[in-house]
Amino acid sequence: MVAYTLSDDEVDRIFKALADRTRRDIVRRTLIAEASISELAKEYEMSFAAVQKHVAVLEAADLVARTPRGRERIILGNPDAIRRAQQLLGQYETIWRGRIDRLDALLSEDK
Amino acid sequence: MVAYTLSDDEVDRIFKALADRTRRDIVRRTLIAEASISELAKEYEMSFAAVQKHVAVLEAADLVARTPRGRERIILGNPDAIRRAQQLLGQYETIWRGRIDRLDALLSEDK
DNA sequence: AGTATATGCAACCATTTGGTTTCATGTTAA
DNA sequence: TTAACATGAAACCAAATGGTTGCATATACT
Repeated sequence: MVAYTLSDDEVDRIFKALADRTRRDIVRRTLIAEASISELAKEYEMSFAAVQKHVAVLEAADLVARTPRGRERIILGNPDAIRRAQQLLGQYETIWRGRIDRLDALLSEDK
Repeated sequence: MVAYTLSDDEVDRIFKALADRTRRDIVRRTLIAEASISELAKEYEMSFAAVQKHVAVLEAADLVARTPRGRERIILGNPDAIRRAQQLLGQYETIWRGRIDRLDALLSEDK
């Protein structure tokens, strides 16, 4: 179990990238199967350029990878970045459990 | 294991709220122990009003709860919302595993 | 060679975000 | 009953966000 340490900037980028439904859907789709940007663009009611920008945001957060294939750019979802975000949220659970433990101790002292 | 269904709007709010380091720190602090808004404000190099706004964003995402106590408002982190976000990211893992399974099937057919 | 397709990129625009200051109101304490 | 403290809320501002259109370039097809 490797402890990934993400910088504040990286965490900002990951959550900011996930805070948009179109981008979450692109992640979902490209975790299922690779797709070119124009294939993705067909799925949404917005311009190609808009989808292109969303992909750029996801790539900056390392949530997807972009690989050239001929004239296309193949987008593939990256499960590792998502796992790291999940682990991060898991740390909050640990922090919270600390509070509960301290409350329990408080309640049981001089019983 | 209850399957929480969050609307796109709710998910947007949760991830947007988590996409700021000050807000993540407020969540962390208030998961450890409750704090008033002015107690929180002392911790950051920004105005009281700015911290107040951050708390409002977190409350809208249900990541913290705000309870009046005298003239103060006591802020307490809500581990449930974070757990739901974590579960949501877990679904992407499941989706991704589907891709891997299909790739395995592809590789093993007409072997 | 010429045309169609896929992408990149810049300029532009409206809205949102993250901060500020100021003022009003409610609560506590002397 | 004042004074101090905690909060709420409005107006304002600069920068970021999420979209657009237009144009340039690279690749593929006939």
